[in-house]
Amino acid sequence: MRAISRLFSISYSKPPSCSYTSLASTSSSSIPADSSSLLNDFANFCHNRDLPRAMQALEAMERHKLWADAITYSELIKCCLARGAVREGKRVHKHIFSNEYDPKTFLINSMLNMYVKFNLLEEAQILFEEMPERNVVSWTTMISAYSSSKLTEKALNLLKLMLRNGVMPNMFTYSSVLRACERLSDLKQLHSSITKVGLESDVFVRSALIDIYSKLGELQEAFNVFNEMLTGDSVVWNSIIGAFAQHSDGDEALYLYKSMRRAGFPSDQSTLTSALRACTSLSMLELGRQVHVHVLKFEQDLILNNALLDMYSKCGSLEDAKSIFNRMAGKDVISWSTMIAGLAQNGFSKEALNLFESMKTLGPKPNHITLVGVLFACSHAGLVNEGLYYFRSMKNLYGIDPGREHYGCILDLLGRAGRLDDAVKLINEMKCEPDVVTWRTLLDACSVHRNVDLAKFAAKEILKLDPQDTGAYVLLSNIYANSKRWDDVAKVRRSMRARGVRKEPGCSWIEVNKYIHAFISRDKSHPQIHEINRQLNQLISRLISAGYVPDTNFVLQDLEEEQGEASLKYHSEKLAIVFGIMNYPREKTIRIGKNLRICGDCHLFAKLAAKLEQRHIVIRDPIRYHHFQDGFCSCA
DNA sequence: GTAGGGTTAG
Repeated sequence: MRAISRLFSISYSKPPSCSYTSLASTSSSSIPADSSSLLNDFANFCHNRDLPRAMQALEAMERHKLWADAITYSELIKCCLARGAVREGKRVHKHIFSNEYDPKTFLINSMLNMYVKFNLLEEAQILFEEMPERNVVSWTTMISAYSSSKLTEKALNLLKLMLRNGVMPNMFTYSSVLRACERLSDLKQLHSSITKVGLESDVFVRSALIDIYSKLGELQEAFNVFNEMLTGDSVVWNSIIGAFAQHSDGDEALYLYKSMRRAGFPSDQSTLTSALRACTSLSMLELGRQVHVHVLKFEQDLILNNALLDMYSKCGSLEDAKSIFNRMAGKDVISWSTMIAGLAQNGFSKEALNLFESMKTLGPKPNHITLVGVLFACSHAGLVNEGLYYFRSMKNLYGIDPGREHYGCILDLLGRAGRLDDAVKLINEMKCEPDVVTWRTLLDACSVHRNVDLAKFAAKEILKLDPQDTGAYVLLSNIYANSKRWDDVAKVRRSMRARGVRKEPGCSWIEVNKYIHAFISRDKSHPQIHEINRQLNQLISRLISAGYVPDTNFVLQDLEEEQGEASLKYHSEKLAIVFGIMNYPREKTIRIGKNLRICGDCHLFAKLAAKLEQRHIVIRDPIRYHHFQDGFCSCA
């Protein structure tokens, strides 16, 4: 290296002793020493990725009218790319396009690729249009650039143009353009072209197909592509596992995760992230802990750690979540937001707000999702003034415009405080259109504060937007039942039948010995159902002697009081609680997941059962967590 | 010289 640099500094400061033409016309043995060593040095600098010296040599070469070979130039371009050296890259472009050099297509493709990677799409586009000759790589590079910039139409049009120019797309082209699909019709068309030319067996194309079908909500079609797999690799597995995990089919995702391991494919960061997400959606803490063991290999992976953090907080194990959070070296806005939301959802509102305060000084800039967690903490703890303060200062302090989610939290906050008029006023002031969730929040508040007229209004708004919304019918019917307006209850039920809406059955589940045991109200399919019912009856009798009065306001149907109690008695969460008591030692927390919001009677039942049985019970409904202990619940 | 999979909200 030292010899080269000495040569370099001595010879190139002198005027040229030969020209490019003389070089070209003489045999290599007769090239004057300083010219050939200049080219040699240049090649060495490029191969050793010594950018500053390579650029110096490049200047000297231009003065001497010397040109290197295409391979060396492409090395130099790679070097610019690796260092993010945009200015140098453009300089190389100018050098190569000088009048006395005729760059080959593959070298221009390298330049094209460099501009794309630097996200200089305009430069790339100009270069692409000026190229004397475009091959499959040139077209694919541009299509890929448009795809990753979400310029869907441009990507698809360029593919059409490519075909019209008689250039055959290859697997690179298809796997690039697939990402740009936003319409199912485009995807179907591409898929059939891919099959026609026999490229569906390429693993890149296959994973791209799975991914895009899943993103467009066609999970079954994604699964079909996976199932036709004769050729597969771990990314194809990860694509399908991720698809199920993201569509909240944790069961299928975990089944595939196990099959993947059985098939001998090692799991990596992506696999484990999806596996954790699946555990999260199923509230499978114990399995999540087992996945955690495999995560240790990838301790530095931020996304994986974020997923772990989320798993522990959503599975109700805040101690584990906190310890992960504290141990994480690089925390991004997602880590902070996840931890804040986790604390808030589990009822630790003050801690969530404290963490937000430290984020302001120690962490990254909060985003709109962080603020959802903060406002949720306020609404959860009934901190009306704090909530309104954060809500009003969002724009000024963080430049975030409040969205539906933020309005939703504030609606919930006002609703819980019984300020229904203010809640309605807020809906009228919203900058965005209220959606089903907005109106349901109001409906919930009406249900708590027994405002039948406003409830009717909110339910109507929901059904205008979604005539099939089961929740609205059920809530409205419950509110009527609360006021013993049985005629109205019957009217709601008739209307449900007329529109073919069925109440989604309540389902609760609990993990025992690595298996999920799911219960549906009145379902008799569990092998131990008789024993569970027997123990449930015993527990209810003990609770009644301790003062429990079943709250029949939560019975959907117009039933005689006694029948009503019977229907309440077999609510799925009660079955799951009893099953947990039967199978868990006293010191172990009983954790239950559930698809619908917990009803008031089951909430009371869980509080009293936790006290009487001296158990810690955690129930996670679709929105928040209820930690029952000593006759109290964290949800206040 | 061109291509693929993962994390936060109601």
